[in-house]
Amino acid sequence: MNLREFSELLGLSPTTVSRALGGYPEVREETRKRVREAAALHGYRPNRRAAALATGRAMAIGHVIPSSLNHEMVNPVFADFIAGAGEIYARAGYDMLISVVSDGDEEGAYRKMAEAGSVDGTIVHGPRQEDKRIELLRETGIPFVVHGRTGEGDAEYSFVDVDNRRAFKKLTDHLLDLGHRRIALANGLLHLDFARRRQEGWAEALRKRGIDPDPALASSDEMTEQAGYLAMRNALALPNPPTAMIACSYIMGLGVQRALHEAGLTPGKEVSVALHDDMLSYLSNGATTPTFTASRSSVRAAGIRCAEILLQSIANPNGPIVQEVWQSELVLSTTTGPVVERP
Amino acid sequence: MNLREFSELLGLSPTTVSRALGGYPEVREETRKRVREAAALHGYRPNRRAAALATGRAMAIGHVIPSSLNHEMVNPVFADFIAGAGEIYARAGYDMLISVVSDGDEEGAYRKMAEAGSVDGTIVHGPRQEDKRIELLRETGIPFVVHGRTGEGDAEYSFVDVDNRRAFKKLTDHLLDLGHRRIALANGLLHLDFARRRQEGWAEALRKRGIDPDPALASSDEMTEQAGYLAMRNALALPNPPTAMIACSYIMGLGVQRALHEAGLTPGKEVSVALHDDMLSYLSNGATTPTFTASRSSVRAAGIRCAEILLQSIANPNGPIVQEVWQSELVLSTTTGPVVERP
DNA sequence: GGCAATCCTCAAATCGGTTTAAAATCCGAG
DNA sequence: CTCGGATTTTAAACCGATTTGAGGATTGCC
Repeated sequence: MNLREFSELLGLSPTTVSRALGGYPEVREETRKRVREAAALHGYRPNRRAAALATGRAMAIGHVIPSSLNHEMVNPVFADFIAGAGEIYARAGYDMLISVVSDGDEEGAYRKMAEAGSVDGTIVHGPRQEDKRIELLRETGIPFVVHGRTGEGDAEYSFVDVDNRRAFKKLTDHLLDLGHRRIALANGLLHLDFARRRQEGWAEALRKRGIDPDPALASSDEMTEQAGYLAMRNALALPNPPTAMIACSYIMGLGVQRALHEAGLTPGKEVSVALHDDMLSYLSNGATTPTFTASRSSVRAAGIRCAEILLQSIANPNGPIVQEVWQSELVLSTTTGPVVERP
Repeated sequence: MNLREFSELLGLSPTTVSRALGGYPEVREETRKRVREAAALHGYRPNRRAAALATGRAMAIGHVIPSSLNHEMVNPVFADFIAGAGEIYARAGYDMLISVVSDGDEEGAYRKMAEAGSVDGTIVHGPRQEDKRIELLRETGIPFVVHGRTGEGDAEYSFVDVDNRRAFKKLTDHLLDLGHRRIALANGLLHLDFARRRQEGWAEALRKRGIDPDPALASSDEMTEQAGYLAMRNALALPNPPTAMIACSYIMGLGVQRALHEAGLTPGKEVSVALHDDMLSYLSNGATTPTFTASRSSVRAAGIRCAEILLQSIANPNGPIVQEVWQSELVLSTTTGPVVERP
């Protein structure tokens, strides 16, 4: 059923019906009510495509999520980020358009979205150092918000990020305070900006105590359970193994834990384990007492906030740039403890 | 840049340009080449909204993913399912439209998509017993594929499902063969069809060996780590605790494992642990040797297959219904072992 | 009752493509 | 040189909404 048919059914003109449903004031309340009820009854709903064409607004937000080709893997944080953002979109009547592209084709996907006008704005996920996407999006003029950030302070775009450097400095400091001197890091891939920041936080904390960060203790890989496992196993095989390990995510931490169990070691005893926790909904870090010592920050909340900022800047394109750096909370558990000398 | 401007730039009519880009044969190859090159050069791309309106095809597939309001959680299998499906969509030039709705509003979201014509087809996730969405979608006439299924055999819609009953029967049989008699089950929420099937598989295996399934041993909750933890902890607190636990997902299994460690028990020794593994990309169940004894089936592969079937039935609405029930593979690990009498 | 001021409704233009039907061009044959 | 048929190109209608500017109906006031 299209607008004309529906309006004929009601004995009204298309204009009046459109206005009644659109909430414009040029229509009597009584008429509006009649139209609304008839629409619900007959299941009439304005065609989204036609409305988009007429108004110039697609009423959709684009997300490009990269799928690592080698590992056929999608970062699990997307699920929670999208859950948060999607809630805000839905409330504002926006759809969410998702493009899954293989790692590296992201630029093309953003360009496509922008040129074809299929979205009103986008979120940039997983910014790299010197990320071309940001320049590209700025050229197209399409509003966007970055989850994370890139480069140093001089950014001229809206973003929401965790203070990754500080978070990892805190984790490292905590371990240093417990007497650890050889502290390993199981990091994500270093071309991602947040991974670099985390590594810097780790290195900075060590240097402040006069310890030279040992490159052999800093590994970098996709953030999977298996990668965490391998990082810990390799670390244990070193001539001079670490007494503590910091993992970049809860998932990696699980792998670290597995490697320790396999070696007959207990987290928090022979080797301490700390991690950064994105607070994924299905992986609560213990309800009452936390399972892992962790710095934590909800990626779901970040999704909500990014969506809010984006919708705001779509509504008001000349509004201010919003840049938020969130501090993460440090929670302590039994997986970190005083250093124990091994025989 | 719109079509008219672009075609004027080339000194051609809009029709010719549209045909050249659309690959229609009424255009000389030389002209087509010229148009293609100019489009790439000037970044012209047909407006998606206008094209959708003109052709009547939205070139988008809708997914409605429920977010549990209580737990603010999105099932992590969506990420992998969507990664698989998205790949197929992208290859065929389709977008993926996602609606995150709170549990229970799903029907409305599907209706909205169908009535507003914003998608050409949808995937139904997490079918319930007696699922209204299926009848609704059939009424709208929009093609759809169900991930999972509902009711018994007489279904008249396309679906891809794992043989959940058989999978859980196999897991239970494996534990029975090892001598276990009190086998607990940490299930998902029972209004979900797959959870009921799993429970039936478990019960059936027990009855075949003359054991009456103990309701106290079958728990049911959201499929989170915490739920797995609680299920195991509660089970251990029973007057007559189980010697084995079957978890409904890898994530739940992690919680089970945590409860056991906390109680000073080792999976596969005092208590055996088996689970169903969706083979999420970031949670490989051990690369070389599996971490958990598990029945496994890739949810990513299911996403790919569902997408293929859906696109097929969009291209050919009168094509056959496709119903696939996949068998899962049983992999053995050290988390299951012979029953040990506890003092 | 007449007139102005509101309030509501309408016809028509518009968004940017696709596609049908008609016109223009090209080619070789007669 | 002309004609017929094949090949390209074009003008115009259409998809289904929104929205402008104009006209029609109501109401209030004198």
